[in-house]
Amino acid sequence: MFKSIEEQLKIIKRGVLEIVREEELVEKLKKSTNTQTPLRVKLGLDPTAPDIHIGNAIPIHKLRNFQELGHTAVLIIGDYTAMVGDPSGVNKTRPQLTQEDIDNNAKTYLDQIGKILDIEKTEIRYNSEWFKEMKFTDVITLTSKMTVARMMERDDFSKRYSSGVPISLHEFIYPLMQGYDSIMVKSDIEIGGTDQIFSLLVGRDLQRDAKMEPQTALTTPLLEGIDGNKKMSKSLGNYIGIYEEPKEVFGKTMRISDDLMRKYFELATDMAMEEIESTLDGHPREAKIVLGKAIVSRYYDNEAAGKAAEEFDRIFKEHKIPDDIPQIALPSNENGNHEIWIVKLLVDHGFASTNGEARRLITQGGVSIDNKKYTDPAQEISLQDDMVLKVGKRRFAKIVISQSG
RNA sequence: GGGGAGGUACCCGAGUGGCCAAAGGGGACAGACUGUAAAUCUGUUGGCGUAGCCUUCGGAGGUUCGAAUCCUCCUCUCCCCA
Repeated sequence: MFKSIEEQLKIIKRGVLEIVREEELVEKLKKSTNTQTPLRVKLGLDPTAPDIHIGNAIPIHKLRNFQELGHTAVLIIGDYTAMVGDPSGVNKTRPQLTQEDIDNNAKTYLDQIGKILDIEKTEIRYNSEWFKEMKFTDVITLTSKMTVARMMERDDFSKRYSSGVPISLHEFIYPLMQGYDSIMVKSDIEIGGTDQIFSLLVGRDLQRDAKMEPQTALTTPLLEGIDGNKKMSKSLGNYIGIYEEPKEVFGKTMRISDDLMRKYFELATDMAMEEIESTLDGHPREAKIVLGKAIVSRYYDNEAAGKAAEEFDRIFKEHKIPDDIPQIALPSNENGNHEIWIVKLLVDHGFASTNGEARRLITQGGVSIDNKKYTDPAQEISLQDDMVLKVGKRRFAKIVISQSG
């Protein structure tokens, strides 16, 4: 039923930063094989944003590895922890979400997670299940397990404290909640990003305190965003979402710095390490194309990946327009054209949010129609059917003049 | 509870009566160069059909010809003492 311990370890350890403690993990795997009992592997996700990107997908893929090895994937949707907001790695208090936001996010999460995990075989738990039953006295008992000094050892808190950035009391509760989840689901292993290590270790302490065998903590690295220096995150806008269109995923991948490729290959694709190395030996541009395709096919398929790559070439190498661009429908005048102030055209169709921004784009030479640049923001233009508007380097739209109007 | 320091644009942060739509940096956007690389360089970055006008400096009032700047109250944060 189970693969050998060595084979399992090889798969488990790919792209993993830290295992606390590895000897325990080996023991657990042995015991699991001997008793033919799958291990319970926990991953907690807080539905704080509606999207999953290839950075926060890394631990989900790790969970998938375990699932494929025959272990039990226990996915915790942290609908209660999301209300607290994980203080890990942030330098200010996270905004508290409303129940409605959380519910909506949880819904989209599950859709997206279906791209990675076998949902049928996944044990999905919401932590409101146990937290909403808690009495205040239970909360007191839980919080008594942690000291302020230990909390303040954490880099994120001590930094905030020493630079005078407020820390709210409820943020201290977060790791305890996460640890409590581990007790409730009786996890043998917990996966998390490296910024989660503190909470994962708290889980061990709490389990030990509850006379359980402490979970093995397994951390995955954080992936830098496409800007190349900050952690990939939704709020920084430097992410590649797994739900995004293949061409977007591919295009964004092409924009990452060459230095980041190795890390992206290792963490965001399923390619074998040897294959990755030989690919990286080639021309960086070719390697990046392989990377882009690999990421797309992970969430879609090879066909979509190939198409995305072709389209990319068509736009940026051959300088043609993409084959599938949004349309702008406009009514025609008696000559079959549409007269419009160029600034209004941009603002009305979402290429600029204000007239000022539209003027700026125009003045700076970022706007062209049928390859003709327009640099005068006062310009009145006469649009004809089938014209192509280009804003910046990669935003296009086709003008469609409807005869009816 | 007492004392002190603060809240400035997307973020950080300068500005202590007019020269302030507010320095500088970051980010973002656009252009040049490229491999749509990255790095670099240049420009823009409150709104308005824009040589002008309108609305901004935690909130509400007030002083003044004139307020981000002075006063009052409210609110939030940090530090020290208890």
